[in-house]
Parts: sequence; structure tokens; C-alpha cells
Amino acid sequence: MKVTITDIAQAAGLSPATVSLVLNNRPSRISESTKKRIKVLAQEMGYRPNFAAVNLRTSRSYTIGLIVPDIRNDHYATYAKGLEDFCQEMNWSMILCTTNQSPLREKQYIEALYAKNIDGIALATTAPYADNSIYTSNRELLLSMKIPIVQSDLTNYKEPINAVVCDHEKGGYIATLHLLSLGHRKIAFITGPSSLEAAQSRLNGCKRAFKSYNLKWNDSLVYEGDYTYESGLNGIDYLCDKEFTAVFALNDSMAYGVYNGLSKYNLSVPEDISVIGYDDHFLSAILTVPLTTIRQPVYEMGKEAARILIHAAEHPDTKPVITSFELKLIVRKSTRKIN
Amino acid sequence: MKVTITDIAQAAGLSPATVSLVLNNRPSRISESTKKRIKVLAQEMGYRPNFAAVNLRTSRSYTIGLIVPDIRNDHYATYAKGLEDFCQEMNWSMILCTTNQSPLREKQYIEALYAKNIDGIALATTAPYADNSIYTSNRELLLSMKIPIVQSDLTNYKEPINAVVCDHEKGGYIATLHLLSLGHRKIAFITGPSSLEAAQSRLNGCKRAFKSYNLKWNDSLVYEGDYTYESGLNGIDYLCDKEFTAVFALNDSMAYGVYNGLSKYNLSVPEDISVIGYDDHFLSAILTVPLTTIRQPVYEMGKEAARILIHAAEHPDTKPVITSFELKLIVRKSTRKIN
DNA sequence: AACATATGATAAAACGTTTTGTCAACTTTT
DNA sequence: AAAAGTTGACAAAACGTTTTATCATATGTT
Repeated sequence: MKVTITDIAQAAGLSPATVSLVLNNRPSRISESTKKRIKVLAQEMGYRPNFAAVNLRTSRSYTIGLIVPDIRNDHYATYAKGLEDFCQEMNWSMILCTTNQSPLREKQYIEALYAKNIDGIALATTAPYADNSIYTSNRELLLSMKIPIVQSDLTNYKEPINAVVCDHEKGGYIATLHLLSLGHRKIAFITGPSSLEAAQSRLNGCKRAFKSYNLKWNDSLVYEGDYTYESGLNGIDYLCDKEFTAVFALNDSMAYGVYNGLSKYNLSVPEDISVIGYDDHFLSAILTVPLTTIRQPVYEMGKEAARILIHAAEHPDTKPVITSFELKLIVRKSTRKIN
Repeated sequence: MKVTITDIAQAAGLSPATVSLVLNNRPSRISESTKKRIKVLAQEMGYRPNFAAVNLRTSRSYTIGLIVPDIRNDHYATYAKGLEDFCQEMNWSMILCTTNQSPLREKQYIEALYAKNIDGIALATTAPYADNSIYTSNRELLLSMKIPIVQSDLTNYKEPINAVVCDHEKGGYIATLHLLSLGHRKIAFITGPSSLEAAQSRLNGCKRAFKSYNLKWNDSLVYEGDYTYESGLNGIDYLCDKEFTAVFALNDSMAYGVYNGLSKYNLSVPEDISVIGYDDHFLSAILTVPLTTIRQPVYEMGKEAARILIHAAEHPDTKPVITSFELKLIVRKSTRKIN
């Protein structure tokens, strides 16, 4: 059987109260000698606190929930790892919830986490799903629960919330600038869904780079993808009869599609077409033609998200914070100077 | 504030006992009319059970723990997704624990999960780590806790345990057979760590295929890798002065290393060298030269693992089961017939 | 009319903690 | 020697459920 605080109290000839006080290092007037005695005893008897009891009594679970669309996606896996590593350091736990982009499933998770007295929720689902109304009501549900939350890559809530973000406008800007500085002028863009805040920002950055070079923006060289490999392929099919020397795929998955799409038309990277991605997926470094891309410090964002959540759980009156991370251009072999 | 069973009881002019009985659909002699009344009231008042209380009272948490080396690894992410999807269907939760291959961290997790009254543990860490003794003592700790566990890809415990496995000997066999049937006779092997049961089995399957063709096995064409991309690269460096027409990398990551290693020596796939991998990583299909490989139904294994765990938690006296899954040869473009 | 049975619901204990106000036994001060 | 202060520890309630034995009341049987 499990050994409880009462068992220890009995063995030591003390009361459960005393044992609890000592084991939690609570300010109290217990003598050093009994403190030592209890700690030794707890060690010897192999005491492990029963978290269900702690949780019930304190309504704290020392657990956070992570809600992501898909854990197989490297981006979310890395984020999860960051969160989880920090939780481990703090002796907290993380419940993983994957929604498969279903707002209904998201709702179920939110309610389930609530029932478990979760101490914080990291929300990594940003997409306004097809059924926007449930998506929105989920945000409201979340806010009404008064549980600390931290959102990634999104800040447009009604009330201020914790968030970890990158300046994607700048990301789009520096990537485009890279291509421009290599001499490219006819640049094709394969974007993310225009409904996403971050996707919009990236594109705005691209446009700003064009402006800074006094170049005219050409909408016909823009293809709206959906961040999938396939949409990268489709993008090239759409672009094939247009004139361009470089492609900016606004995430790496689409860049892979671009690679294969180009090779279908016998165009090689970077000889014929330069390609730049966004995300720095771990694969991008080991492709036959390593991909130039923008790196988001996703792992660090995950860690910071956990830090924010745990801090907010322990100091209920902290104001929401938004932590912004730097993006970095990683130049590899897929982009080259022309002319 | 949260609405409790007592609140509902009060509102209905009944006792908490009655409400609990009804809400859990327990066999009882409560009249249909009160049942309905309670259910309606619970709905209206937005009742959510407090799991901490349930957990404390029943010492059931309706939660399983998943222990993996690294969630960024596609294999484990897919496995996790399988588990998590099934948990979601059953309204259970999954706590994610990533060990980074540290047996100490594994131990901490096992103890933390125990403290949370976890109902089952899916162990996906198979590697006898550097410090074998902790690794082993962790298995014993796990067994001594009398919590249902399900191990993947490993069966050599002291006592029988639940497991989900593939017949890797057969996997090695059919992959090698594929190469042999294409006319290859000088085949190089880049294996996994010989300390791993599954890696050993795969290699045994390769040897059996050779025997079935009455061919002599050549140890000098075997390079022991460690399942990483780099060891695929290193394998080619080791093999470069040997004669071979095909490489069997015993996982896909190493196969990617092989691709790049070969291109370093100006050898192309499959014209000069055929390459076959193992795992069917999602990338293998979208490489410029799509990789022939052996597919493990990892997602299904994850689902089955969850099913086993939940069933074992609900029927404590079930005998351990070992579910075996079929491997499948996926022929793509990286292997070709010669002569 | 007296007893047995069926029906509907409840009282109360228990799960293992945390926490606060209280208490007894010393020690110091007056 | 009485009062005041200090020290060390505890009693008891509370958190929100689940569960079992029990209790009225109503219905049926002889």
C-alpha cells in the first residue's frame, strides 16, 4: 500500500499536521530535531505525496495543459518539448491535447482540463477554424474560466492575455530583403492562409521590403497556400507560366513542395530558382540542397510559455505579458546571387 | 465558483448521494423522474465533476502517462498521437513525459506519475541507456508499482507484460529480400545499436534472407549506426572503399544520411546505388527521390497501446497481452533492378 | 389487522492532504 | 509566586466525491 502522511505521523509518534508542515517546508515552530526525524522517516518509508489529495485540498494540480492542432508537426512538437522541459525542471506535469483542428474537440479538452483543476493552459491553436463561432466561443470559455493561459503566435484577444510571439512582419521583411540583396526582383510568394494573423504579418513584411527597394508589388506572383506540402506543389503549378527567379515559401513544408514542384518542371535550386522558406524545420538543414530559411526559436518559446504559466499560477495577480522573440535568417544553399 | 454535486443536491432538494448515483449511471432505485430532474439541473447549472475528488475517493485518475525519449522524433510523435486519439475517444487524458534518454529523468517521471495515481503507463523507451543499472531498476520499480504498463517494441521483461510490437526480424527479411529480388548481391547494411532488441531482430532477418538465397554473409559490409542521420553519413564514409550496389539503412533517418553521404561521393540514387530504409517517416514519400522503406503502423500501435492500458485499468485481472503488427514494404524510387 | 416485501432516497464515513486556531509546557519577567 | 511570553506540536475542519448500510414509506400478501 501507499504510505501516507498519517503513516509517517504514526511511526514518528506525531500528528499528520506536523508532518505536513515539515514536508512542505512551511513556516512553523517545529524543532529542528523533529524536522530531521520526519524527513528521514519519509525518505526511509518511501513517502510520495498523493496529488489527488493535495489537488482536492488546494485546488492546485501543478499541471498545465497544452492544446495543439497536431503533435506530429515539428513546430508543435518542438514547442511541446520546450514546455515539457521547463515543467520537468519545476516538477510540474503537462497534459497533451491534440485537436486535429476540430473546434469541438478543442472545447471538450478545455472543459476536461478545467475539471482537472488545471493550473494553466498553453494554447497553440491559432487558426480560426472553418466553424468560426465555436472557435470564438472557446476563447470566451477559456477567458471566463479565469485560468492562466498563454497563447502562441497570436495576440488579438478581446482582453489582454499572456503570449509568446515572433515579429513575423519582420521575418517576412528580412527574408525578402535577403532575396532582393541577392539581385532578385521577380519574386514569387507562396503564403499561408490569409485568415491567420501571423500569415498576414509575414506578407506585410514582404511588401515593406519591396517598398524599401522602391519596387512595385505584383499580386499575380502571390499564391495563397495553406502551409501544407501539397500547397507548395500547387503553388508552382500556378506559377509555372509566370516569370520569376526566386520563391519565398512562407513555411518550410511548402518550400519542400516548391522543391519538388520545380524539379517537375526541370528547374533546379538554386541554379534556376532560389528558394527561401520559413520556420527552419530540422529537415531543412539536411536536404540535398539545404534550405535557406527564417528560424523561429520555437523551443525557447515553449520554455518561456511554461515559465509564464507557472509564474501566473503562483502569482495570480500578475499582469499579462507578451514576450517577443527574435527571428533569424539562416542562409544555406537554396538561394544564390544572380546577375 | 465551481458548481458541485452538493449544489445540485441542494437545488433539487435531494442528497449528494442521490445526485452522484444518477450522474454516474450507477445501478440504484432512483425513480426515472428524479433522474431526469437531476440530469437537467446538472446541465443547466453547468456541473463539471471535480476530478481531484473523484481521484482521491476512487484512486483512479483516468489518465495515462506516456514516456518517450523525444517527442520531436516523428516515430514517437505518431505513437503519441495514436495513444492520445484513443484517450480522447474514451475521455481519458495523457500526460506526456520526455526523457531525453536520461534514465534518471525517467525515474523521476515514473515516481511523479505514481504520485498522480496514474492508471497506466505506456513506455516507449527501449534503449538500455549508458547507465544500465538505473534503466533496469526503473523497470523493476515500474513492475513493483502494480500499475498497468504497455511497452512498445520490446518484450524481454522478467515478467510477462503488455506490449505492442512488430516482427522486426521479418521486416529485415522482407527488405533484404526486396533488394535480392532486384538482383543485388553486394548489399551494405547500416544497422541500429546492437544493444537494442529490435535492431538485433532486424539484422537477423537480413541474415535469414541471405541464407534463403544461399549467399554468404559479409560482415565487412555492416556498419553499426545509432539510428541518427549522422550515423548514416558516417556509414557511407566507412563503406566508401568497399564494393556494393545497395544499402539497407535500418531506419529512415540513417537513409537520409546515406542519401547525402552518397551524393558526396557523386553517387546517385537509385542509378548507382539502391537505398532502402525502415520506418516510413512521413518525409520519405516527399524526398526528391522517394525512399523505398518498411512501414510500421506506428499510429495504430499507439491506439492499441491505449486500448490495452485502459482495458487493463478497468479489468485489473486481465493477463498481459502482446499485440503484433504487420510490417509492409513500401516500394518507391530509391531501389531499382540491376543486371 | 398483521406481516412481508418493494420502492425511493439518504446518512455518514472515507479518501489524504492542508491550514488555522488552540493548547500545554516551559521560560522569562515582574 | 504570579503573570507574561515563548516554544513545540496538535485537533479538527475542510476540499468534493463515492459507496454501503439503513431508513421510512408504500404496496402487497395472508
